[in-house]
Amino acid sequence: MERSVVLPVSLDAGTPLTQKLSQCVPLAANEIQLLLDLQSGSRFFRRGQDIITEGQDYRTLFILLEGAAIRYRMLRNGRRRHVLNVLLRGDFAGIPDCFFESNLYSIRTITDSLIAPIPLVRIMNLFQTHPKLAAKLFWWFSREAAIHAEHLISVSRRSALERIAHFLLELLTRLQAIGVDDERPLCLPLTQELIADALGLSTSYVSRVLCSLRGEDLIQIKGKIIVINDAEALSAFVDYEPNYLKPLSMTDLLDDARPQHPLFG
Amino acid sequence: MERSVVLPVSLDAGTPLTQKLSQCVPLAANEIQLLLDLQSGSRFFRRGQDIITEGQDYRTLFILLEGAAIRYRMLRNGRRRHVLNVLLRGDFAGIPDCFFESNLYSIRTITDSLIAPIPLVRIMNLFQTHPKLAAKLFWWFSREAAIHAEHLISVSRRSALERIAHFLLELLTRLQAIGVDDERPLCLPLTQELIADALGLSTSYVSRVLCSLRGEDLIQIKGKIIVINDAEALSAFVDYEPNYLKPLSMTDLLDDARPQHPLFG
DNA sequence: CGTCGCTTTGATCATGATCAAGGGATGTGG
DNA sequence: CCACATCCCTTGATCATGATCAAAGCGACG
Repeated sequence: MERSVVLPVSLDAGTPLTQKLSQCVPLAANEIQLLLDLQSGSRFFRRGQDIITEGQDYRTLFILLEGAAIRYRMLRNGRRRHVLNVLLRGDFAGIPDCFFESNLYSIRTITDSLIAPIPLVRIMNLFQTHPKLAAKLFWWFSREAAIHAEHLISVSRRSALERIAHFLLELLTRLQAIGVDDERPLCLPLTQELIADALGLSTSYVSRVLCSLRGEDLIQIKGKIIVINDAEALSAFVDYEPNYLKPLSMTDLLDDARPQHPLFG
Repeated sequence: MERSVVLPVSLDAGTPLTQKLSQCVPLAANEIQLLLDLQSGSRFFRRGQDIITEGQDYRTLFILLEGAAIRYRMLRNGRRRHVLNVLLRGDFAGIPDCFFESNLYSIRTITDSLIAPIPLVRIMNLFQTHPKLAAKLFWWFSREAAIHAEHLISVSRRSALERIAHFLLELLTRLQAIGVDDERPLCLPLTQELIADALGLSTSYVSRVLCSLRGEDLIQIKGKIIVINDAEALSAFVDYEPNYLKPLSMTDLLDDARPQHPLFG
């Protein structure tokens, strides 16, 4: 039986990539066209396929047009993998993975997915041809670094229960941000093994914690669906703050009326 | 008593910032001048001072010209802080920290340091005025994301002993990369508390593990100094691979002769 | 109906946390 | 030059979070 997060959200969704960026970064019309040009050549992948396997050497990054995927690393000594990231519709993958001699991580679909490759060269060329757009991508990838940092804090200093709640709440926030419409319901097949591998836990312990969360009436597990009963309550319970998912818009960042640092002249 | 990592390395060091980037990214002469211009207005900080406190709202990033510092987050409920990062001479700080309504992390010197602020606006303006340089910075910050990812894997899936060894080996690699000269010896005052806070461990357990590493003759702790006796042996012992610290150069990245992904036409 | 993939549950174990006390080095003021 | 304080490391005893191993349950699907 699979566990899924399903949300009662309904938004009108544009093209995934452009929609994602335009959440915080106002895109000009020609920029949107540009991104549409870049993402040509998309391909369908069945659930459970590896798009990239660590150790391969391709200078390509990917945009997830539809579906969901994970970025992960296998560990030696028969240890479990670690799942770095859950990729949702509209997410990029491949930076900084493909900046190394061979890819550091693998990427695997967890639902049937539609994926578009972009040769890295094209992205790098944007710096010459469309600096504004490049700046927006820079901004975007910096946000990813913030998410990683937050996960690091979670794994190193929070209890299993807190980690799991944070994980679910982060997914909730992100799913709400991309929205659903009737044609594209958001159904994430989250196995407990996946959650365990993302949070550095064992699968049986994830099961126990989920059961106890259910016992506290904070979540429900109905068949294939995990429902967060009261996100506010759960957030308060585990001290969740989603600020790290909400960077400032580019315009705010470029506002040089912001106070300068007092320790410097 | 403080523990330090001291290395028998001797390189000729240029300006920290330019030296750092030029390790992998060939810099043009005018680019070097540009970076020198940006980093004007440096200031001296005594050891143990906070440069940035989380919650503040400044659009400023910093370059560590001399010394060492940490990036950290305090946690609620009387829990320990988490140290995200050790910053060495030549490192940047502030991205993506200052991309949010208020700073997500604090930065504190751990030695006397020389620090130069750069208003974020100036960096973002580079995208318009000096796209090549902007691309190099993009590359640089992507490397940081890779380092975070690797730490995430460490904390979630490796034993305390492995984590500590990885931590020391990573510092060794990074210190070797920036080198020392006689005027600027590399002496990191690493308290065991700091190591604990970077790795999600307790201080007493760090002490125990360091003692056991010493017992195995893998490291020595002589007064203020931690010496790694045989980095090769230690690396093999804990399965350390520093690839994630060595991204490809920009020229390699832009080499479009690389094979394209086989799953796409 | 049987298999497969995933979850649940139990029993036991171990890694590492916590708490507490002591020690060694360094610095500081009298 | 000594007394004291501070900061950090060490060590011991106990505890707990979460791992491991094993077995059973339960849908879903062919």
